[in-house]
Amino acid sequence: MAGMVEVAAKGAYHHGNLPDSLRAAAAELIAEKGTSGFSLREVARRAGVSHAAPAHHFGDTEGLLTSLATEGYRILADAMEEAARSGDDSIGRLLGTGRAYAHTALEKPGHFALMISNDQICDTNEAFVAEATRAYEALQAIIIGIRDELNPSLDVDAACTFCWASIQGLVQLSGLLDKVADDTGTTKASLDENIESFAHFLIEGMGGGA
Amino acid sequence: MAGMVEVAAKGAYHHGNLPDSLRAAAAELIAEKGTSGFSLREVARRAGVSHAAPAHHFGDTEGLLTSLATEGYRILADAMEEAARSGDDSIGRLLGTGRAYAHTALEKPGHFALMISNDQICDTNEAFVAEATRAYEALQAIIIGIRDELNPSLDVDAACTFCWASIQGLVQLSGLLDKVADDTGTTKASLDENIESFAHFLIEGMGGGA
DNA sequence: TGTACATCAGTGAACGCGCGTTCACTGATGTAC
DNA sequence: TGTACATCAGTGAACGCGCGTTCACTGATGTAC
Repeated sequence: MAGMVEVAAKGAYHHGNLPDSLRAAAAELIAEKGTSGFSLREVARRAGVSHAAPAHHFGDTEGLLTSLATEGYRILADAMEEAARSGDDSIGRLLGTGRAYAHTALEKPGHFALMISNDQICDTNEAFVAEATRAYEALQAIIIGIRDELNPSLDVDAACTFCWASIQGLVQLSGLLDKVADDTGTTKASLDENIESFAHFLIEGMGGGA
Repeated sequence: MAGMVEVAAKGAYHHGNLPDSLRAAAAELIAEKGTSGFSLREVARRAGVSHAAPAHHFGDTEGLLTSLATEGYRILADAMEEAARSGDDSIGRLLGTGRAYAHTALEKPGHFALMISNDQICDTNEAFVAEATRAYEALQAIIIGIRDELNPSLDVDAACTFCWASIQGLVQLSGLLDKVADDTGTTKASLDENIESFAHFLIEGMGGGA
């Protein structure tokens, strides 16, 4: 089943891919209990290994959570870059990227709850910064396109901040990251509706006067 | 000093206003350590009472944190309502309310970190729901004003969601709720700049076509 | 004004628990010859 | 192909710690008469 944590095969000693399994278990746990419900021992339990095993790969709690947040930004950056590639024009690319952001958050609630909380992660970690930057730059490239095509006097930095903050706020407001797992169908539907409305406001806002 | 937790006077047995002191200590602790760094015992320590004292007033952790979140929404709703009263027109009221939101978040980072995380609080609590609703309705009233004055076809619900999500995202993105306490001066300045840019986009977006 | 009593507020000892981390270990895998 | 050895991956017992909660208690306050 999708989203289930891979557990060591019965009798196997070596796990196969324990780091991945531990990240998956951590994401699942955070999605269920929130970042304050996280524990290294519970993660090990869910991955089917002894509680000392995570230390072997990640050192400590911060190591595992930083790795999970980095994975989250990598997935997000990939999704945003792909969406940016497939739009017809700047507006289409912005809309698609917004959808990609929201859908990624919907699919990876544990990752996003962690990324947003910025709690218990080492936010100066090189790989972490690199992936987060890549995601931001995917948006920036689109906004630059909008400036060139639609409105030469657009303040790119302000527009980036505005777009990012808006979509992030929407994701949070929609309760996608809440512990309670609602009916995913209706959530996704209303999310898409909201994204359309958002795009409307965003594009009007950016197309307007100086 | 502003923001310090009131501690029981030396030798005094009765504290005076322990519930308030516990909430203040909890807010301070969350602002420093994040919601995952919260503990009832540490809160009691900071308020200068025994670790069993909080139970007397709040029952358990959820009781105290729900009370703190409710206080946060009450403060926010008060600030928003006041800002809504003092603007000249709808646009001015919206801008002022946005500033009120951001400044309240800046002044009460512990409250906001908790309100936003929605972690370990009873979000069906009557008082909690009432205050949160009051804050939302303060914004809604302004958006209705904008519809009536500027754009009869404005989708009020979508615009409310958009405004709330945007300002909330901005507050989060600005790192106001981060554990690390930066130089507050520069943070506040760049926050105000951002609010101006935001208002620009928001108003353009709402004033535009259907 | 004084006394007796009820209520309220906070104490401090005790409990059991889950946590993160350490460490000597053992089982599994890979490589050199 | 087989053997010896090095390296890697995960174990399980042990540690000390801070936590939330309970409970009999005592000190302080308020009220009735």
